[in-house]
Amino acid sequence: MSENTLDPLTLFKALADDTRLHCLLLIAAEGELCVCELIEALQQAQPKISRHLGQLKRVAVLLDRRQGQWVYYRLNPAMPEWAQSVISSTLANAPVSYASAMRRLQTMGERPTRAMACCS
Amino acid sequence: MSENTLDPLTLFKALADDTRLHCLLLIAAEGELCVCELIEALQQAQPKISRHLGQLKRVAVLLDRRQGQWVYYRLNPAMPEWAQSVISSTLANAPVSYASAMRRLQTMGERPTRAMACCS
DNA sequence: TCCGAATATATGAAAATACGAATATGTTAG
DNA sequence: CTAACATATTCGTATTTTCATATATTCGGA
Repeated sequence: MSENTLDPLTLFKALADDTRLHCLLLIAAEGELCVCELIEALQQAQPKISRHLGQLKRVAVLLDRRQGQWVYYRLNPAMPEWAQSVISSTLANAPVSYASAMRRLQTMGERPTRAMACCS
Repeated sequence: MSENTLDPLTLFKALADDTRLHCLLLIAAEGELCVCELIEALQQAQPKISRHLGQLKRVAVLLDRRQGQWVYYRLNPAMPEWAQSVISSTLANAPVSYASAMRRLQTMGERPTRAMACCS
């Protein structure tokens, strides 16, 4: 169906939306986040977050795993090296705007307990 | 009017179009190209190329200079380091598709003579 | 020197297209 | 059944393309 290798245009299109970019950078910074954490951090409606995560997953930038009621998203480690490098260069300079989302995330009460896959 | 610093979203939006991405990568690879060379390399209509170059210039990813009848575009050396790094990471892996544009460029007859500014 | 043709590039405006938002409805786990 | 998340539909808006035309520069004469 979809092609194998992530090409630059597909990646840039995926990053060319505010919600997706925020999600991706937060996930890149945190390692793994569930939808409800992103909702809280970005203060956006659930269907909106979900739809954008779906797009990132569809182009294989993100992977997800379900644990109980939560679905956690993380970077796809199989992404080509240049793409990982694009993301980390961006993250290294993520402007101040992301700080507030980070802060909301960190001060978020009762974040789901991050059990590992083996302990579900 | 427009803000100072190139932010990630603006850069990714600028790169999220096939024509713009091709132009940018070719320019990054060659150092400097004029509109007519890009037209030939990408086999696209002149107004289309010109419009997209205009966008890249507007967000300060490219700079232009006129020399005689030609207008040459080059990367803006004042771009933030992370952005340059994004571009070079991408260029380092520019897929095969760009090769054909390169080839057309290199076999293009009578490319404008690249005189330096000082010798005009 | 002044004029007009030729070449290179830019731009205004309308049409085509893609994209995102909102809302409602589906689905899965517990 | 409920909480957490996903997807479908519809609709309005932004982006892209195209066409026609405008501007800039060079060059060849009268």
